[in-house]
Amino acid sequence: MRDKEATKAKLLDAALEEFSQYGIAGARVDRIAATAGCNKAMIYAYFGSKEGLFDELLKIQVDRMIQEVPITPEDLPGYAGRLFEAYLERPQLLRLVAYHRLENGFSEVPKAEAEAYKHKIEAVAQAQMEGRISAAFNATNLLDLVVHMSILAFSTPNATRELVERSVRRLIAE
Amino acid sequence: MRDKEATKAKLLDAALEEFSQYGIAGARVDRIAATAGCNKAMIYAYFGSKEGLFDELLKIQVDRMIQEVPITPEDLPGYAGRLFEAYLERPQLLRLVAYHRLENGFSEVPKAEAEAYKHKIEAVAQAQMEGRISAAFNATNLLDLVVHMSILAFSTPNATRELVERSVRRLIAE
DNA sequence: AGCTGTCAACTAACTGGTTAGTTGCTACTA
DNA sequence: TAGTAGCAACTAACCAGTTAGTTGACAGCT
Repeated sequence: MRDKEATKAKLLDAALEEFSQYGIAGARVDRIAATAGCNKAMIYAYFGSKEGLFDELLKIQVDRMIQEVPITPEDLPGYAGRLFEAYLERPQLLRLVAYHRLENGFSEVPKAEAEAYKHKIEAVAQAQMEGRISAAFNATNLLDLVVHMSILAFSTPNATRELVERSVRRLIAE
Repeated sequence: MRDKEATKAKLLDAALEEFSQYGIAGARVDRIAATAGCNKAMIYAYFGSKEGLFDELLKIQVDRMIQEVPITPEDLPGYAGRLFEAYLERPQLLRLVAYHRLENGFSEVPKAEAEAYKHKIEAVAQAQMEGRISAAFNATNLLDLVVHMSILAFSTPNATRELVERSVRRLIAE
């Protein structure tokens, strides 16, 4: 079967496993190709470099997460809980993002992510102005806190969705 | 100057920079030796391996942090704030721990850290039993939450000590 | 005090294996 | 048969770890 898109997809699947397990520096191009069942040269044909593969992978995964877990400004505990659950189901994404943050810092956040985050802050601010949710924190801080709670599993193996939701409920209590 | 301890100290200093910047897989032994201004073979003489060097470095750094920021069960917001501040002053430690978690999972927590954490949970539980602090969460969850809040800077560049303390105050509000 | 044997600290050069990235060729498909 | 997908084989650079040999301080002896 000679199918460009299918090959790219297999490489991206393999890359998700590899990068999330070993990080960018620790990932091995040969292993990715072997897992994908195709040749290493394909990575360079389709993604340019190891870093290019990582970047495209991260973008795809982040975009999917943004789509699958839309924000609900009037139900921030639920949003945090759903995010938390999504990270549990797809533990690779959180690891991917963590490695990316560690190696590139905050400055090089993927554009799509930064854009989506801005819109979320605005949605939260809107809900606050209309008095639908707590204004105890400004919109940026509030969203930062909610997102931070959703990655509680990064800190502790004892994290549960219920704990995350209860925490956010307390954070935004009047 | 032929001084074993001084050489070990220089290597550990260099290793802190290298490992916190590049991670374990990304760190380069030659670079550590060059930064320390001594020979690479000394790393193998004194620490056995690249991983051995990392492990000893992490242990030292964690022990220091445990000593420098003792828990105050009756003032958990303050404890979170002090931890946060300490991480800001020593950003390398948080990165070291993050890399270690990513590469080794929760299972291989350094023994000293696990032991110290147990004692902290007990101290929190004690304070709760004596009615000195909120019992809204069980002691383990509560300490997990407090520690998680102290690493808010890992999530967002907007984090401040005031924000961390205010958040913890809300989490433990009656 | 001067001489010397000993050993820990240190070094330069090397090794064997690994790794990201390349290239020239084959085979499939339209 | 023209163009594209795919691959085996290759390369140059890199990297963790080793080793054979050097240096310097100090203890013990005279």
